[in-house]
Amino acid sequence: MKIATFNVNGVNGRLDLLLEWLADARPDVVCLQELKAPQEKFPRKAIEQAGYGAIWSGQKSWNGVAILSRGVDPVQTRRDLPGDPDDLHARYIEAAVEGVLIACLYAPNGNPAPGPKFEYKLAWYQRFLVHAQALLDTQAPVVLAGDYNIMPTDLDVYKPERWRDDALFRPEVREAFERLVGQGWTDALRTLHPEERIYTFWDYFRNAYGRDAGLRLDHLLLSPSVAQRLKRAEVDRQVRGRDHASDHAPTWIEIADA
DNA sequence: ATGCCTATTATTAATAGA
Repeated sequence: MKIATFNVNGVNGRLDLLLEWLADARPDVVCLQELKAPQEKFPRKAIEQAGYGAIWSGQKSWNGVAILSRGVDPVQTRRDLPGDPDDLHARYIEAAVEGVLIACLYAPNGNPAPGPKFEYKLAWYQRFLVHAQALLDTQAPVVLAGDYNIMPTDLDVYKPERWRDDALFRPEVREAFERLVGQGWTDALRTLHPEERIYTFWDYFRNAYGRDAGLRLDHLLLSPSVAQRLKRAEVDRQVRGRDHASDHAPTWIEIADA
């Protein structure tokens, strides 16, 4: 079973690229972030014609998340991160697919830090930690996949000194990630590639992709029973090199059958 | 320290991203 996460940076603006990648990579499950489309503008028909069932949470202008699954419809279990009824950002959706619970997340960016946006990011992660623990407590097979907007360690940043005070790399957010892993989740890419520089994002400025000036922001965290089944974890970085690409690359794992 | 680029939304500029 191949499970991917992809911050598509506009699901309609980059629909052709998404469809090409789906045909090419043939993932069984895909978590999409930054749809940048309201609920009614999600390209449901094109996704269906590509062979995928889908659920999504859209929002005008920003955010937006979706879960696609090949040949079947995802069975939605949640479409909000619990803990704050006033948080209206479309940043979380959750579904059961083929016996695995899939959580698709798009964590807040948090810049500029310090400030209200950074406070929102920290509060969002507090809620996410509570919910992640609840998911672990069910002992179900769970994958937390998405754009975490956190580089967990220096190895995940092309030039760590430049990013120390950034909302994606400050100690507070790296500690949130550490606490998450400390609950018992497995960071799939880092576990299979402990020493390697792996990036999932290259910004549009300064020819970042050409210089390989990247960041590792997109993560798949696995509950213990899924971690035991982990076979591969990779980044489709060539997708970032395409014309009109998203600034993120698809990131995926393959797990053995249960 | 800032712009660099790209997208969306609303009307050629503002905002957000990371």
